[in-house]
Amino acid sequence: MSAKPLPGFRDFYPAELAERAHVMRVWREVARRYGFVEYDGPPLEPLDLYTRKSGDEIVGQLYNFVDKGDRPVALRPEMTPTFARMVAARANALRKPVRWFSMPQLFRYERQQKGRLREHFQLNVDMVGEADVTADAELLAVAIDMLRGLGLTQHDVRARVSDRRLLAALLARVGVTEAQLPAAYQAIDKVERDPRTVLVERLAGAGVGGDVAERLLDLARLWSVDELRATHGDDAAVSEALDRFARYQAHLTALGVHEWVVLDLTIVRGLAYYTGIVFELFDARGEFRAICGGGRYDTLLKALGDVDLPALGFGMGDVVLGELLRARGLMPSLAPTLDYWLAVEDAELLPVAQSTASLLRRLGHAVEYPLREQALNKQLKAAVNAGAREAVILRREALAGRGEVLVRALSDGQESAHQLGAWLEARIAEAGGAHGVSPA
RNA sequence: GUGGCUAUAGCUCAAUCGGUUAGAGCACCGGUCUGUGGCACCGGGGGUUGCGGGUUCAAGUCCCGUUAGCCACCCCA
Repeated sequence: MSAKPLPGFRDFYPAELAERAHVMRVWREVARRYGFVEYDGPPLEPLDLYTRKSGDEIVGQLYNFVDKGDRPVALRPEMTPTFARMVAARANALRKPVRWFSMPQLFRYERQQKGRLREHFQLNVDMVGEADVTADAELLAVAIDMLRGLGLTQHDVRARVSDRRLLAALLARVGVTEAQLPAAYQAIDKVERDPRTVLVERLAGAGVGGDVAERLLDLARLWSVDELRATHGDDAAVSEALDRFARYQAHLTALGVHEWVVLDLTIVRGLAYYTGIVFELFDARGEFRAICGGGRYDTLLKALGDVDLPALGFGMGDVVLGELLRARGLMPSLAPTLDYWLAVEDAELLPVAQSTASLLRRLGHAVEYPLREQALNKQLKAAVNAGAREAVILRREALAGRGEVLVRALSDGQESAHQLGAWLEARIAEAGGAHGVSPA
């Protein structure tokens, strides 16, 4: 009872680690298919890497301390600054577009609740060096394919997509000034959560007039390029943004992921550095927090260093995704791990079992045998509990007389007798004979 | 950082109005079983009732504090 992990931190027992490994395996595999390569950075960074652009208020959300060399440091709360530093340092040498991914463990000192801990593993997928919406489409496609790879469908997950440039043009059209943009973004972002009267009031506080506020909030009701073109398409800036968005949608269609995607102007993303297309992935029933979020941040690399390259990326955490997969019955349980269980009739046969196990293990099989004297039925029970595929039963009489062992398939109880030597030769042949081993 | 709810075995839960040695199922270990697995039966280990105070003849139960968890806010991932 007393020995528990810190609040918001998790122990990964084998069953839970198997789940994490499953998710990470799919992340890696799908990233590979899209040509992304894996990188990593330090889990501990200088504090100012995070305060430089975000200001000091972020410190309240960080796991930070002063190390023994008097350096202010923090456990990384996000990967983007590290990524930006690494790319900037070798910007000229990297082949463009850069396609990198990472799955860092990130830390935030925050009150934990459902879907939010103080630590999580977050897949980060980023591209640098391509400004066209082809890259935006590629990025969303890889995110969707990862969910597909985990067994989810377009009925389970909705990708809600917007474009900051489109939204900015629409807001300008309805009368929002440059200075009022942040307040307008925030109001749009909150349309689903807060009552309209509250939003109008808040906008008024930011100097946005009542009629402008009403027209601004009405924008969130428009759900398609066609609707937007019909109502606001006569504005040149809006029209240009709509053309770009339509091309983006065409790319998504060609990539086979359009059925997952809807235009949704209320997707703004909290982070100020997004400059173009932004998206969030939600479960379709709305039971969970966002599974994934990202977008284009063309000016961030320049702001953090002096490399001026367009960039875009997303993050996908293991916590909410895991909750969704479990709720939909898509999280595989701990798979049986053993290929063979070598059962012995009595302890004198143990050396035979051990040398047999040694050979099978060199061939790459997972093998166990009883570590103490146990009745045969206990051993078979143990074999089943260990998740073994087959039991190899060594009995004194059969082994001494005919050199035979019994191989029993534990799934259906099918049993057959084999010469031990011949059976092992068959295992070696099966393994391709490439391991350079011969029967002991 | 703010508010609401909750806390009994590894897990899910029970324990009458406050009543005397806190129970059950699952899981784990052993036995029946010189013997070929998931069954059955029997047995075993495992609890300072989150922690600390208080009220009472008596507290798992009522009160206060504290810690943790859940939910929401804030904020974001």
